[in-house]
Amino acid sequence: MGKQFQAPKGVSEYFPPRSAGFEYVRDCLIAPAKLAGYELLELPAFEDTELFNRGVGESTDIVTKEMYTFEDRGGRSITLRPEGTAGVMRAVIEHGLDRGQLPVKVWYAGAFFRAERPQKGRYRQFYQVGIEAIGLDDPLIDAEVIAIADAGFKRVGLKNYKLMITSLGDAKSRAAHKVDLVKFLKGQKLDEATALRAEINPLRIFDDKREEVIAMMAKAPLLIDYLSTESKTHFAKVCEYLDGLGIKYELAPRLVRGFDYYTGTTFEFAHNDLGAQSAIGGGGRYDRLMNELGGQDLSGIGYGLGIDRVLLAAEAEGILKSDLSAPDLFLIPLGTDGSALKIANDLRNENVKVEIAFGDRALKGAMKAADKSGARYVIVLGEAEIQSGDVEIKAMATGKVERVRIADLAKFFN
RNA sequence: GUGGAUGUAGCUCAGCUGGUAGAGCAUUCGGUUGUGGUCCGAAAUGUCGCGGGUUCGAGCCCCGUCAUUCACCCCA
Repeated sequence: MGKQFQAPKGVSEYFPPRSAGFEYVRDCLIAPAKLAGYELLELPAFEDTELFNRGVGESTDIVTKEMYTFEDRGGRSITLRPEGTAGVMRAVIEHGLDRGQLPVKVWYAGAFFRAERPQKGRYRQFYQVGIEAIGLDDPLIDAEVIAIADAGFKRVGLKNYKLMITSLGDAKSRAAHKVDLVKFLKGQKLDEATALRAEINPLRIFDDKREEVIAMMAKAPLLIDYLSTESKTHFAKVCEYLDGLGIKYELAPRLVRGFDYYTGTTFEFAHNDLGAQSAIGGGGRYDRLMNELGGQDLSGIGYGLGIDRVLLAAEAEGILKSDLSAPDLFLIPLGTDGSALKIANDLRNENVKVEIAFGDRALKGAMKAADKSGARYVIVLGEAEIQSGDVEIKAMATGKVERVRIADLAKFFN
């Protein structure tokens, strides 16, 4: 016996039966984006390290200590993507997607990587669904993006979550606020680590969970009070549209997000049953990002939703159906002439989900397997049936039996 | 990166003050001939995370290590 291999530390992996829930959640989150005309962007899982340094921001924790960075065989510095937006921008710029009609509307889904200490809902490889709408700063798009995220959660069936929203304003707004915030923080007693954080990004202190810090920050100047007239009207419009959609939100002037590129509308969805890692999705507008990455000066807005966490949330709410992978029909062949496979194959071509009992197991065992699979119907296929072309189809839930011609089975299911 | 908790059958766990391991669920077979979900019977499954130490003897004690997990930090 050789070494017992183990998955690398902190990765999330999904195998049956839970993988069915993962797939379901992922598809639910993607569906509303497709319905709104967003198109697939399938991107590499790794990029030039510099893209994230510039895109995500040198001051963020993600860049300073959480990236999987390595040198490839050609001596290039490569990083496993820690988030989706920077890569999307790179692709949009590189392929000139922004040369046509605006906005560019794309969605993506896949694995992302962050070298953090794992805990509940936080993994080193995790999965996100995201969308980006680039090239318009109409508040209507902000509201649409938020509505699409919300529709995904609702489609999954989630109830116990909330939306927090604020505006970080434009450059003018932030500059004015920063002066006062730094002044305020200078007047406070901060421990070394906090002082250091304040220097890198003073907004971060709003995110501290310690009670004494929260109490201290209660008197701190809020960015929302420093918004320029344009920013203020823009944000008011976003809220008005959300009201019109009946989407409930909480104004969260202290909301802070981990990327440097956010400007204007910023939001986060949090679920109540998740423990410390409660954010199930978040996003916002970014005015400077595209330009900073060498593209034209366009604004964009997007979000990332955590599939792993939404799955956890759905499980916590107990809303996942247990028969997500159940077949329509379970075929139990008694002989070995292969006709079961032929029948199954024909039915599958008609979109009927069919499983076969394999192996030389007793009928009782095969029936048990059929039961376990959650199949709605079962057919026992013996010589008599194959000869006559007539089968008994049994509804597992009620035990009722019907006679059907094998040739008519597809019709039975469609 | 920092702190706490935990590592015993596929899963959930029990194992009394140290005497070389059990339960439930799951799995397979059976309870007479081709029909599941309940019930009954039987079988299979473990280098008790790994390495070292103490001891006549360690799943239980000590040290180390790895892993898992929760929280901080940060975020999806």
